[in-house]
Amino acid sequence: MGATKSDQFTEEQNKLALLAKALGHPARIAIIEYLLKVDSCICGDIVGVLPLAQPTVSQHLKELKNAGLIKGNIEGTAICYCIDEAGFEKIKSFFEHVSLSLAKKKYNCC
Amino acid sequence: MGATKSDQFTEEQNKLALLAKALGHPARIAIIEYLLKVDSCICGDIVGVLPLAQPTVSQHLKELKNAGLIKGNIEGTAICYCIDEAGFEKIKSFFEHVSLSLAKKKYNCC
DNA sequence: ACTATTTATCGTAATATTGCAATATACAAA
DNA sequence: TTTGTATATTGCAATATTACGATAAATAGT
Repeated sequence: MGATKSDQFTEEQNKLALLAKALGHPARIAIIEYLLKVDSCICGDIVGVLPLAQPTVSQHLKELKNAGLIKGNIEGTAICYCIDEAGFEKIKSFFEHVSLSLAKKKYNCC
Repeated sequence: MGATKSDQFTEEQNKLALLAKALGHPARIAIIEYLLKVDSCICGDIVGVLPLAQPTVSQHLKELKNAGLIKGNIEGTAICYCIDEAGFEKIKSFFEHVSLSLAKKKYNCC
C-alpha cells in the first residue's frame, strides 16, 4: 500500500484536502504571498523571487493552478498569474465553519 | 534531490505550510469534522468512524497533534482528543489576510 | 498475576512529492 | 528564418507519505 484511499472519503473531504495540500509547501505559500503583494498579476518574475530552479517553480505553479488557487493567462511571451478567489473562498469557508462550530461547543475538554 | 528546501523559506512560511499540509489528507479532514460534530472530545471511537486501520488512524492523529491542530489527553484507558483552537486561529488568520489583500487589490486581471 | 481493551510504535511495501538538468514549446523581434 | 526569451514538459534521483500487520505499552477489571 501507500496510496491515499481517496475513494473512502466524501468528495467534499477530498476537495478540501486537495486545497490544503496545495498550500502545504513553503514555496507555494511564498508564491501566494508574492501574488498578494504585487497588487496585480505576476507576469514573468516569479522565478527570480524564489530560491528554486525554473522547472521546480513551474511545477509548483501548476499544482496551485490544478487546485484552483491561482489562474494563469498567456500574455504574449510571458504568462500572467493571479489568485483564483473561488478556491480561496472555498477553503476559507471551511475555517469559518470550524470557528463557528468551536464557538457553539459546550466544552473543549483537553 | 527530493527533500523540501525548508531552510530557503521564512519560518512563517514553513509554519503555515505545515499547518496546511496537516489538513492535506481526507482522513485528517474527516477527523476534524468528526471532532467538531461530537460537541465534545473524542474518547476512543475515532477508529470505528474512519475507513482505515487502527495504526493508520493513530498516525494521522499524531500528525494533527504535531501540527498543533488537535490536543490529546490520557483519560484512563482511552485517550481524549479535541481541537486545538490556537492552530486553527493561526491558519484562519492567513486566509483572512488573503481576503483582505484581495479586497484591496485594484485588479486581478486573469 | 492474568486478561481484555485501547492506543502507540516498529518495520516495511507501495506510492507520491520534490527538485533539477536537459529539452521542448511558444512567441516576439530582428 | 534565425535568435532570444519565457514557460512547460520529460526523465530521473532523493526523499516523504500512506497504509497496515505485528507487536508493544498502558491501564482497568477480575
